[in-house]
Parts: sequence; structure tokens; C-alpha cells
Amino acid sequence: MYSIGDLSRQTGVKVPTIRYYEQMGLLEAAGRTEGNQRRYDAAHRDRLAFIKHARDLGFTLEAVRELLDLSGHPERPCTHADEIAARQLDIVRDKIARLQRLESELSRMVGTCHGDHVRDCYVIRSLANHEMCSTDH
Amino acid sequence: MYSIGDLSRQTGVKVPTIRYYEQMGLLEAAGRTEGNQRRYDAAHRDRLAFIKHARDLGFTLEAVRELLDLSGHPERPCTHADEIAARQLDIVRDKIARLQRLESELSRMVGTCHGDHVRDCYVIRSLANHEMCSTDH
DNA sequence: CGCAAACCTCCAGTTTCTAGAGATATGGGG
DNA sequence: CCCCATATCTCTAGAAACTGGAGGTTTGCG
Repeated sequence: MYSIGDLSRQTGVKVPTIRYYEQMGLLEAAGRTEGNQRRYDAAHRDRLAFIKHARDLGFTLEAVRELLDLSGHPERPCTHADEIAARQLDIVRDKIARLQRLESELSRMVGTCHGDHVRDCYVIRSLANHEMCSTDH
Repeated sequence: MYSIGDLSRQTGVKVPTIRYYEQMGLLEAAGRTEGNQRRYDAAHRDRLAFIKHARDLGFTLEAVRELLDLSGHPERPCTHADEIAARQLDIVRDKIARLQRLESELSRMVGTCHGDHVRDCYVIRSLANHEMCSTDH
């Protein structure tokens, strides 16, 4: 039996976040001690590790909820889980592409401050003037 | 003189967001008509375009505030603006790196569903079992 | 047994908007 | 000159996913 702090240390999920997940119905409410403190078992820990892992991968809580639901029904076909992951992959790829465009624009800005004054500053000027951008955003 | 809707169309910033920026002190409060509607001029439009551009580049409103402040003082040295942009570039590069790790893990998940049932599903299994990951996160 | 650390609940704040309700203003057509 | 659709006004609440604090109770070690 683990306390909420034990669970937090084992999974890397902060204590208030664990309570938040319980409140959101993602993590089953734990049993309590006589003094009303939560006590968890290994099943709770595994489920929380699953949630943490999925969150680290950028899944929304809504997607995590679906995934958890699926994992509780091993007899169902797994196309749906694959779909969720594929959707998430699309999102991640899109984010990467957009960030790379920003990166190129920002790196052109940085270190190009030759003038001593803001009036000549490339950073400020290129923010004020969208025509200086090569990419669209 | 532009109405708030004109300004919105010209800059691509939604109407409630313009009001929000005014409330946050990023955009100077516009003059009003007799009937209490906001009326903007070209200076407002340029400033809002600046904000929009910086937000698109991922700067926080706090950073935008600093940048705007700097751009209002052309006589100051521009090292600070360069620093802000450099910090942002670091953040963007870090995000890209982390997203690329996620991308490789997700792409290993997707399309590997050979079993028909969730019990055999790679997506679910790899979420439940962190040891299947090659990268750290 | 004493006491510090951990735990409890409840509520507010974070960030950056976005959306709705209910009321008023504007501007073009008849 | 009036009508009416559309735009605008203010105010408030909600979204997402937590995070932090206040004020009070429980645990467990020495």
C-alpha cells in the first residue's frame, strides 16, 4: 500500500495532480485510512504510469481517457487505439514543422544586432515589418 | 479611422482578443465615438501587427510587452531585444528536440497493430510499459 | 508522547484567449 | 427619416491542465 506521496515519487506525477486526475475520473478513487488518507496499490501505480506516459507524449486528457478505456477492454479490436496514436502523430509532425519555421526566422534575428540602438535593431524591425519574413505564418 | 472589426480583419486578430490586449495594457486604449465604440488609427494597427507577429513566433505576452517597450525607446542599446529573441530561440529549439523524440516513439507505435485485439496492441502495450521506449522523456 | 512531515479539503490563480448574454450603436436601403 | 441587420459594447464564465496556498488533521519516527 502506497501513500499519495509514495505514488508521486514512483511515477513523477505531482501530488495535487494525482488528486486532480482522481477528480477528473481518470484515476479510480483510492481506499482511505481511518484518518481519511488515500492508500494505493500496484494497479493504481500502473494506471498512473500509463497516464503519465501518455501525457508526456502529448496526448490530451481526453485522448488518455479513451486510451484507458480501450486498455480496459482487451477483447475489442485495436484500430481505435491506432487511430488515436496516428492523430497524435499528425499533430506532433505539424507542430514540429511550424516550430522549424519559427526557428529559422528567429535564428536570422538573433545575433544580427550590429547597430547599438534599438532603432537599428533587426529583432525589433523584423517584428514590426512582416515583409522581412521569408516563410508564412 | 478603423472600427475594431476593421482592425481585426486587417491584422487577423480576433475582436475579443483585441479588447483583451487593451485590457492587459498591451494596446493603448483607442478613442471612442459618441456611441462609445472604439476607433483606431494606423499607429494602433501597426502596434497590433507587431504583437500578432511576435505571438505567432511564440513569444509570451510578457516578452511582447518588453519588446514593445524597447521599440518605444529607439535610443537604448538593443542587446536586450537580442537577448529576448535568443531566449525564445532556445525555447523553440528545445521544443523541437523534444517533439522529435515523441515523433519517433509515436511513429513506431502507429501502424504496428497486427493483432486484432487490444490485448496485442502495440500502442496500448507501449503506453503501459515504459521500457519499450528507446528515448528518455 | 512529542513533533515534524505529510496529508486532507476547498478555493483561487495561471495563461491566453474564446464565447455567450443582454443591451446599445451604426450605416445602408426604402 | 426610419428600419433593421450587423456590429459593437460590457461583463462574466469557461477552456486545459494543472499549481499553489490557507487552515486544519494524521502519521510515523525517535
